[in-house]
Formats: sequence, structure tokens, C-alpha cells
Amino acid sequence: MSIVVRTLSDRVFEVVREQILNGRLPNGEPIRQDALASELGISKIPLREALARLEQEGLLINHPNRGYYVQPMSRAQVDEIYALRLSIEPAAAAYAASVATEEDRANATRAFRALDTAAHSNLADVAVRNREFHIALVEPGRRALTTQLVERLAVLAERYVIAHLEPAGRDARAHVEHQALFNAWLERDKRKVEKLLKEHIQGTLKDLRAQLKDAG
Amino acid sequence: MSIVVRTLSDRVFEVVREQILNGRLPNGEPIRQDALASELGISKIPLREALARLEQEGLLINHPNRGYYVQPMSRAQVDEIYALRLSIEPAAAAYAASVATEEDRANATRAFRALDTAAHSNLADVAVRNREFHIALVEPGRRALTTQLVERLAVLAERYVIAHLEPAGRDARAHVEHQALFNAWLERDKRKVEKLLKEHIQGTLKDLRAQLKDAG
DNA sequence: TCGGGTATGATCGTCTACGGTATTCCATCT
DNA sequence: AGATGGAATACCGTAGACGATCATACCCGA
Repeated sequence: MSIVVRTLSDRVFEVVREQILNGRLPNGEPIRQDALASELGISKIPLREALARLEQEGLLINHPNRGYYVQPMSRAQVDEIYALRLSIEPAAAAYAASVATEEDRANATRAFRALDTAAHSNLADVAVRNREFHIALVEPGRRALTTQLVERLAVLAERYVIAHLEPAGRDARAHVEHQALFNAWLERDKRKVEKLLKEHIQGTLKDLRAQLKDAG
Repeated sequence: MSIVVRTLSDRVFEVVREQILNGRLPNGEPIRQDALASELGISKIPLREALARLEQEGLLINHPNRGYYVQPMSRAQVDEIYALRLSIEPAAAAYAASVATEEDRANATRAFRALDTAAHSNLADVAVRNREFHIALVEPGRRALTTQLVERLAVLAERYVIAHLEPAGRDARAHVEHQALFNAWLERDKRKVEKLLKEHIQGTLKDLRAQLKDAG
């Protein structure tokens, strides 16, 4: 079923993406291609392909003849990302809930549990599980573009979540929200899924805004 | 103001994209990298970077060790593209109308006129102007992600429009719709912009569906 | 005749090496 | 101080090579 054959460029894409998300490649800093390539033990061709993809995703920005830079974060972009999520994700998840197969449901359950058990490890880990959970709710819709878009927005949002959200108070609330959302999803209650997911996204946005007000 | 410095890979990206859209690179066919590179008079590195970007855009799909293929068109994808456009573009254009500067408005007017005068040349040309017009309505919102997304969806939709829509009867109706939409936009009538754009997108989708029913 | 294994050729993915060129920065000069 | 010039750095693109992989056609044996 799943294709195990993957190109180097493909894997590098994910590796570099995670390094951007967890801050290993710092914000606004240029990416030194030769250095990063030799650090990863590859040549610059697959690296440059991965960087080009990441620019298309919105995580990097290229200045011709000066190199790729990690796209700086901004409050304005947070608002944009979450506005887009709100107009896409709730409806997509609701639809997916209504057509999910048993296998899809098992898969989503697995993602939910993984998020649950990861809730005590470090924030970057939780963020990844969180992303995967959100995707698992949408994927059963079998709408490739929509799913890919949801993933992309989740990735973009993740940087802000990792950088700015303290796990402290949030954990408990997010957990409760996820639980209720997931229950509604399993029950195929479209209206409820839509409502809860909308509120959940808005809640996260609100937390982020509060943090960003302090930090800048 | 505008940066004229562009990398080769960047320009190739657009060239190849247009070739996909107008059918010069046929649907479902593999892209022979060496052949295309020498045809474009470049080496394969910038070409491969452009292809990687185009895959990220959804126009190509890569099968490892077998090459990039032009993503086949499907009725299901049409529905998906237009559903996404409907949930994003009307609101984005309405907002942009309310904050557009004089320069933005002049720019949009230019795009509208270009679409107008191009309406008698070939369909591929009209389609490009049409795309640019739609983008010009959204861009003044200064929301980079949203604008980029609208552009991406417009590009994806364009393939179907070019391949399946006869310019015959559509021209007149689309022209009337564009005119009314643009007037509302200039008047900054947010509600009207949203309504008209929604109807316009739905109208195009309806036309496409009718054509696809016949063609397959 | 037909199925399965195998040879073959085409193409891809990646590496290495190299040169041109744009950008940056610093020293020097006026 | 500000402008000029030049060296250092890194990016961008080319060229060629090579192994790996896929598709096809062929061959052979049952």
C-alpha cells in the first residue's frame, strides 16, 4: 500500500522542516547551503530541491544570490493562518467524520492516543502529535488538496505554538477540547465537530495572541 | 521597488507551469528531464528545482525513479478546488476591496481592462488574464498567504477551464459578471463583492461540471 | 502456448568538480 | 565622513559521471 521508496530530497525536506519548526534553524537567519549539506551528509542538489519546496510551503524565503532565509514570524501571519484554518478545517473534518471508514477511524484513534500519551513529553513532540491528530480528522475525506492544505497550515501554525505557547495551563484545556472533539467525530456528528473544532482553533489563536502581546 | 533579480529556476518554474496549463506538456505524461532541460537550454539542476516546486503546487506528481508526471485531471478535483475557492476567495476579495489603496485600485483596473481586451483572443490568453484579475482583487488585502493560496487555486482551476470550457456562450456571461463584480469592488461594497464573487465562482463551476459530464 | 525469469536499455537521483557572478565587508583614499 | 575599490564569501548554474531502478522485450522451459 504505502510506497516505501522515497528520494533523498524528499526525506531532507522533512528533516529540514522539523529543524525549522523546533527552532534548530533560527528565525530570520540565512541557511548556509554547503554547511547544512555537509552536516546532513549529502550534496547540495537534493538539499536545494528541499529548500525550494520549503519556500513554496512558506517556511523559507529566497533572496536571489543571497540565499534562503527562515521566514520570520509575525503576529499578522498568525492571524492569517488561523483565519484560513477556520474557513477550511472545521468543514473538512466534519465531512471526513461522515465518510470515514473503520480503518480511518482506527487510524484517527491511534493519532488521538499518541497525542494523549505524548502530552507529558516536550512541547515540540506534542506539537507534532497535535498536527498529526488534526490531519487524521481530515484525511478520511479523501480530498487530497484539502488535506494537504490543512497540513500545510498546521505546519505553519506549529512554529508559533512551539515558540510561544507554554505547555503549562494550556495542556489541560487542550486535552479536554480534543477529547470532546474526537468523541463527536467518532459519532459522526457533523454539526458538533464543526462547532468544537472551530472553538478549538479559536481558543488556540486566543492563547497565541495573548502570548504574542507580551513577547512582541 | 520590484526586484528584477530572479533566479533561473524561478523563471523556469513559470515557463513550465504555463506549458502544463496550456496542454503543451500533456496530461498524465512523464516529463523527460534531460530532453526538457536541453530544449529550454538549461542544465537539469534549475529544472529539477522548478519541478519540485510544481509538485508542491499540485500540478505535477513525482514517482521516485520514474519521474515527474503531469497530474491528471479529475472531476473530483474540480469540486475540491472550487469548494476551497468558495470558502476563501469571496471573503478575501471583500476585505481587500475595503482596504485597497489608490494604487491597488489602479492596478486592479488595469487587470480588468486587460481581461476585457483579451476576451477576443485565444482561450489560454483569456484564462491567464482572468487569473490575474482574480488575484488583483485579493492582493490589496496584503495577506501574503491568502493571496498566494488564491493564486494557487486559480492556477489549478485554470487547467480545467482551458481544457474544457468553450469560449462561445461563456464569454458574454462572464464579462457581465466581471463587470458587476468589479464595480462593487471599486465601490468597496463588501457584502456585494462577496455575493457576486461567490455566484461567479459557482457559475464557472456549473459550466465546468456540465462540460465534464459530456467529456468524462 | 504460456508464464516466469533475465538481459537490456532508458531514465532518474545523486555526486563531484568547476567557473561565473552577485553580495558583503573592510580598507583605503580623497 | 563618505565614496571607491577590491578581496572574500556564498550562491547559481554547468558539465559529466555513475550507480540504482524501472520498463520492456526476449528467451527458455514446462
